[in-house]
Amino acid sequence: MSTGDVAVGILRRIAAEPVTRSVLAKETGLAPSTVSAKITELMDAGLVQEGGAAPSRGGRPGRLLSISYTSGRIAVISMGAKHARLGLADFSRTILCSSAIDIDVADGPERTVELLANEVRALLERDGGDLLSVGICLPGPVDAVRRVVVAPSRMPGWHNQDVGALLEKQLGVPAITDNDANMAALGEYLSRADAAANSITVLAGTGVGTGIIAGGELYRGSTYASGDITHTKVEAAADRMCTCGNRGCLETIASGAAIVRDLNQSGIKVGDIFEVLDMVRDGDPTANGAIREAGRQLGLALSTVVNFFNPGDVYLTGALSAASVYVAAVRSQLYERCLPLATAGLRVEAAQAGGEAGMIGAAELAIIHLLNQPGLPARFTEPAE
Amino acid sequence: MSTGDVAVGILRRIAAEPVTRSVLAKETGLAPSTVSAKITELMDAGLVQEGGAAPSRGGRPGRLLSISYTSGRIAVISMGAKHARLGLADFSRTILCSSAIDIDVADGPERTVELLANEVRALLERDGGDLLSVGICLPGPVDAVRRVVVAPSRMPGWHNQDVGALLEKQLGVPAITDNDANMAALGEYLSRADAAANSITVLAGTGVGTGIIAGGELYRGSTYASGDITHTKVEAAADRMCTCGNRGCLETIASGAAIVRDLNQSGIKVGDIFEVLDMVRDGDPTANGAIREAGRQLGLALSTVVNFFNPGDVYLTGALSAASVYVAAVRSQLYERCLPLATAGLRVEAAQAGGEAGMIGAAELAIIHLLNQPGLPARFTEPAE
DNA sequence: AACAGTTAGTTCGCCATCGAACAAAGTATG
DNA sequence: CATACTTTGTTCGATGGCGAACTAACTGTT
Repeated sequence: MSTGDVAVGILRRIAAEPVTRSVLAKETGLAPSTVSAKITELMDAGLVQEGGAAPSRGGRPGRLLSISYTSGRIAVISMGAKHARLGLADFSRTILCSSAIDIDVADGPERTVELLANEVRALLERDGGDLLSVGICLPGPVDAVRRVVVAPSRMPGWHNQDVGALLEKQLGVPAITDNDANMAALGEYLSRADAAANSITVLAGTGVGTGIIAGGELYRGSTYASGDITHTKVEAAADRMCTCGNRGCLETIASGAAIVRDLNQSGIKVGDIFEVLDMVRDGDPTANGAIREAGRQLGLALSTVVNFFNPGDVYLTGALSAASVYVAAVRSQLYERCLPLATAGLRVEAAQAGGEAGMIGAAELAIIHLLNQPGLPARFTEPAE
Repeated sequence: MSTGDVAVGILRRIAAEPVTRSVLAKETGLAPSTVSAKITELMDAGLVQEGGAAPSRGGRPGRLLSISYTSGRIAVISMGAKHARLGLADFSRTILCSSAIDIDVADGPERTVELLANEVRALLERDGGDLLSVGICLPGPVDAVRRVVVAPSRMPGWHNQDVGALLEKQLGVPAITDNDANMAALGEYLSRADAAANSITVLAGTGVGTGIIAGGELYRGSTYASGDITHTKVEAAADRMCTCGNRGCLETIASGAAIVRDLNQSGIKVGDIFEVLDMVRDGDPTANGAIREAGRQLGLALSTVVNFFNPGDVYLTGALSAASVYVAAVRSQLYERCLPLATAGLRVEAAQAGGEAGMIGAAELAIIHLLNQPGLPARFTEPAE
């Protein structure tokens, strides 16, 4: 009674929404007979149940299938340098509840993970459900094979740390770890029914990072370092020294941190990028101009990458993407600077999944990881018995 | 007796070099029994024969398998604006013979394809073999699904032309078409035993284009326009008007055409980039400086793309890559400008396949296309009977 | 020379999936 | 209301590939 990959795919489709066997067959491309066989197997295992009838479409109505064990939960964590957002998701990647806590990466991995685990437990206590797996987005490069953080500029003291292992020790369930921009790219890709097979997702908050979907798959690069765009040279930053050691990097003028610093230097006191965005909402022209200029500079740097990668979609997420002036600035730069063939059919939009994109991506990877573990059916049914 | 994809893979491996069944099993990952079954099938069909014994490696020696029909030929064409290189390849993608002819894209597709087809026929007459398929590299974007040339800046009058159909009409065999840089990227990837799964191949001649391999597959982008890098903005070109309508594009200073123009403007008369390369070989300091500077500028533009895409390898091909000073300039810029994590393990090298990379890639796609046509075994054995 | 060890290739039963034919359960129409 | 049509789901052989156990053919050692 091995639950192979095919059964897992079917299971996940059913988890997303009750469907009939024939719909499953059409969507997965499997033969109707194969789907029926798998469903029988899953029903025998107690994972799937037959619900009501689907509305007839001119013929015999289908029977809807649904997951019989619905209390399984995936914890997802989106970590920043000072804050973390946490949530609980089900097998359809729906974020059922969420919360936010203050942390400080300077406390180091052990202490930080302990705080995060405590909050996950608090969420579970409040909302119920059985924790099955956990996924976490980190603001730095993550070696997905060795599962360790690599040379994180914003997380000193976390180098070569296996955050997944720490989480597993705390929570007792399998954990996965990845870069926040990668997770956001995956989450946004999954959230859209009409997503292009190739896309770039920009996560613009305190820093700026991008995640890449190539051919419908998350692309991580040869050393898990793909998606950097903040060290593109832009003229407007020519004289600015960057933390990377070079001059002229985008990061020095278009990141949330740079915007805040520049505004403070010109006499407008702001604490963080969220305050700047509040000012934009209140119609402050200086803040508006700063955000627009950041968008223009990002668009300029992105134009090189769009010409090269030729994506179908560019998604903007993170704090800055909430400002429509930012999205508009990026879009207009791309349409102006890129080649006609690259902009033909190119969409440049704020992410539909918004701030949840990263958590949705984390849920996806955590679910895949969970379902690839041996002894799955037991894990699924155990808590229900 | 359907010759499925598995049999095709086995057939191609044998075509590359006689191998034993056990080697096939190890390389393809198939079960030994499956390989044996397929071989029996292929031998029954007369496509494969058993040759001598392989040297024993401490146990029972294997029996070598080879293709019994070896006269099949794939014509490959690498087309420029003024010249074309042609060749004949076998099923192992080995270029058996080649030639070059002068053409002029201004003559239009019909006339040009006629000239190319004539030369293919001349090659076949001289070297023998049965023409089975043809692949052509074009110096512009090619929609690989609709198989037509799209908005080719260097080929006015070729827009929306189906060059493959014209070739098929002339030569009577299936044809495939793709962009020259894509083909070069594929060819170089296939030529290297140790190729990284993600790579960028730069084709630098009169113009500059790149081809992308992502996850071991040729990546073409959402509108078959991927790989453009010549319209990256570089400071040194700030005041130069580009054909694309913007200013500051790399193309205006680092392409072969730009180098030739600049040298002529400074009083050094040269006809084309090959003359400049000859001067470099002869130790001319001005030519040397020009090539080096072009390499530096390319390296600068590439650094953005390498940070973003994080490839394992960067291959340089095309006329300019013959100058070691060019390769060195690109390499040093990348190592200096890119992030440490992106350069960790990054190789920057002249292409091993050299000028043949494009033709090898074209052979690969033509072979795949041929083997995916229905009625394959007949086509294979027909001429031998 | 005998025998252990190693590698090559085959036989045969198992399993997953496919696809064609069929049964089931509805809707539309005369 | 009977009949044709449509869609859903099942039954049942056919097929492709896997893998364990086996036979085959060689090398090296005692």
